[in-house]
Amino acid sequence: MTSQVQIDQRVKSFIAACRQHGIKATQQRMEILRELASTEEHPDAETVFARVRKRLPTISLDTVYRTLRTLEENEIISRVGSMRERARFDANTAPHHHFVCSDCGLIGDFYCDELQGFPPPPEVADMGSVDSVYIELRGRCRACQIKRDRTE
Amino acid sequence: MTSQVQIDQRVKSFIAACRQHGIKATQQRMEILRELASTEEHPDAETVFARVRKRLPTISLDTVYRTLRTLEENEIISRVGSMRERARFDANTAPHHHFVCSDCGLIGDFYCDELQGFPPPPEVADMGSVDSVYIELRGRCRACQIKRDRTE
DNA sequence: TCCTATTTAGTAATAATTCGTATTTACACA
DNA sequence: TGTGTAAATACGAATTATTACTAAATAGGA
Repeated sequence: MTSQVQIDQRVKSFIAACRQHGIKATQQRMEILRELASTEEHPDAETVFARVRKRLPTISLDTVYRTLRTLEENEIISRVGSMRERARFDANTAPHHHFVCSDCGLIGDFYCDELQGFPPPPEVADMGSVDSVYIELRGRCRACQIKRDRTE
Repeated sequence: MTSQVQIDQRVKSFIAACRQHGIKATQQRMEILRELASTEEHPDAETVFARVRKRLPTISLDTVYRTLRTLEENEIISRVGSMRERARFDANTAPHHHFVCSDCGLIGDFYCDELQGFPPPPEVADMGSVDSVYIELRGRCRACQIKRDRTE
């Protein structure tokens, strides 16, 4: 993901993807993607803006935000973490994980010993020490499944 | 977690915990905890505010936010999801997971087939259908570990 | 070349969360 | 059972990330 060839390849396939999705492969979009594809540090919007600006001095922060969303919607990039609009809280102190409905936001607890005691893979040990595991299963709750079926 | 006795028990042990941590067991804090302990729906701050207000009409939204943070810091409740201040983006399209440093915010990718193909436990099937698994290992990165060791 | 989606710029709106400060309260101790 | 004091609260105002609006300019791509 770091070699120049790979990055160029990534941008090239992005252009193809644009054709497919019927969106334009603008300079701005290509440079934003290039920037993200060139780094492993999972930058935020401001950081992307600052860096892309070096090459496209007139780009606006607005465009960066808009583009990041467009790329995300087209599943060309992804967002790290939940980033729900509002924080949600939980008084359940037992070790557990969550099921989250991406339609209505329902959050359910579930328990799973295998996951609970899961040993971090060795490559993680190189990064640092782990002190907790956060797991979220994402999908559609029963009610929202039904709602969807009815609409179609 | 739903019976009145259990909730009362929870509030009582909260009062004890306050003594331990040297923080005050105020009406507001107790009612906020009681509210959270009474539900499984993982409410947000506004929702907690609206409900607690029925019993403590003068409580402020500010207090709810402040208290939720305090409870979280003292590990009496937890927050669902990452809720980083800013959104972070990732152009890595291969299936992978993240290691996150809670000190500096570093995010690293890692790969793990066992986790990748992990079958959702049956209790989750009752809630709905799963279409993705989000996993975050949280801890301290190498650099931050060293920084900590030096400070102590 | 031309049509249209997209960008820019610059301001303003939102919306969640936090801060400043005067006031009140829990609770340790007398 | 009072009381002094640090901790906590209420309330409005401030912050911060993100999105929206506009009109005018630009540039994909057929």
